[in-house]
Amino acid sequence: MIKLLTDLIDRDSFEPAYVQLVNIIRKHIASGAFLPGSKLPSESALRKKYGVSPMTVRRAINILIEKGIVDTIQGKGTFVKAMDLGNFAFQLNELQSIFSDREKTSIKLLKVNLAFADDQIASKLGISKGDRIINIRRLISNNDEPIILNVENLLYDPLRPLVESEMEVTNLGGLLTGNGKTDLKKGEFTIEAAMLHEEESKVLDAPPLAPAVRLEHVFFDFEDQPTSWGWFICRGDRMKFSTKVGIWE
Amino acid sequence: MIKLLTDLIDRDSFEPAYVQLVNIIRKHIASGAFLPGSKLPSESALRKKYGVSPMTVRRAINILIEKGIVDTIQGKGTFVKAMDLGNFAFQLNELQSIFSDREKTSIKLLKVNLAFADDQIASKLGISKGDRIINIRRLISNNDEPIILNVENLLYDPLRPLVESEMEVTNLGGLLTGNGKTDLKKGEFTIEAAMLHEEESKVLDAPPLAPAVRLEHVFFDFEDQPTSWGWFICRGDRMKFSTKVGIWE
DNA sequence: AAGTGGTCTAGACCACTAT
DNA sequence: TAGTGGTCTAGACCACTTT
Repeated sequence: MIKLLTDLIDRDSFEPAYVQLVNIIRKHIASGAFLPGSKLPSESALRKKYGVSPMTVRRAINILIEKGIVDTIQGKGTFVKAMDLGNFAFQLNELQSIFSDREKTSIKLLKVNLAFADDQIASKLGISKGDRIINIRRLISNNDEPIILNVENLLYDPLRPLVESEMEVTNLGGLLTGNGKTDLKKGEFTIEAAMLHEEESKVLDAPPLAPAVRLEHVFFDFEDQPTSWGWFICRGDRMKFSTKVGIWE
Repeated sequence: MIKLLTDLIDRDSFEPAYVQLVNIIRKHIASGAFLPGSKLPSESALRKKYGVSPMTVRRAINILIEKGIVDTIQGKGTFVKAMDLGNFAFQLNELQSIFSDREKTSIKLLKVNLAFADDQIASKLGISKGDRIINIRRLISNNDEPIILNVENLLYDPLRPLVESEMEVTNLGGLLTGNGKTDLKKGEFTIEAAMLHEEESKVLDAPPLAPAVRLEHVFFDFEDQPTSWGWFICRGDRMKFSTKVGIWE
């Protein structure tokens, strides 16, 4: 059974025509009117049907492609895709949602140390063993319950001493984007399952060897020099990531 | 110091003009010519500079916005963004890269059971306790090393019996997209840290209580009826996710 | 040859921000 | 008023697939 695309573009709407067109097509796919594998009406058909220009149709279809909902084959047509892994991603933004109330999230500075780089730190930061670094430990709590331990090793630059405001970040975003500094160009994150060490479990008030999530990070400045290496370790029962694939609505 | 955007659009290139423009601007931002917070040349300036139409400039800038590299404020201009969490996502595609050689990945069917739904399964699949379901266990190995255990509970539909081909999926993608079936509309995934149970550790040939990654999934058909609930459990030392943020290249 | 996706133009019009 | 982002048009031209 093939349903027709009956909705029309509302020219007076605050929504641009291309957005309306995306939603109309999405809705029809979601309803099962166009099953995976089937062909959408051609662009010129859509153009006539909705009274819009080629560029507007094209833009709508480009958005559907980016969303992983359809695929196009030049000369053949536009086809509905089956649900797939393409758009299958865990947003780290979801992490913040574990904090029931963002106002009740606090970040406590446990320790700030001027130290010397060991082999591992030197390798991660691209410096020599024995070079000076700053080691920071922070504890992130929610409702006075400790949740995440953060360890960070910063390049020590005598010309640009750490100001207090950079250490006392009060929100997670700030921590993860590199302490609110805007001179960072890029970063790399790795997430893996781990167990809490003895020491970590004490700080986090959890049983030792409990499942944990470890999120490692390296930040680079605009000279592509690594300036910060560290990790967040979190009780596994407090951190889950969820994601949806396919057509939700 | 403000560098000029010196590159030109190559009209004979196989790359569309808008892609070239995206890369030119990206390159300049990456080089530090435009630092976070600074304003890009206006769209009309870019139009004149590169001899392209307004739509082409617009399209390039839209792409930079989607990539999280710039932000626009109507009436003011286009500004370089600081690295942020926006585009911070772990692609599950990365999962497949743990398999050094995709050809050496095998999926073995351990068990297929016709069973009755318990409370939990009934609730997940939106059916009643005692309704019939199919329980499947699969073992995913790489180079003969067991890596992932998969448990899946399928709605039993006497009108659509499971065909063998649906059970014997030979690639990870097939498993994760719902056994190659194209009548699935959407799915939901949750990932969390866990520990291997006694039974799981035996199957996976790993010490019990070892760190593990648990990936739970539910799939829905076009009637929004859940048809499959299950999970993948994997040795933590075999599964890591990596992602990059900011401007790499 | 006819139909499909895909890029691009040159201008129009609007909304917002600065001055 | 002048400059900015933002949408949209009506057609041109190209590449590819089907008949």
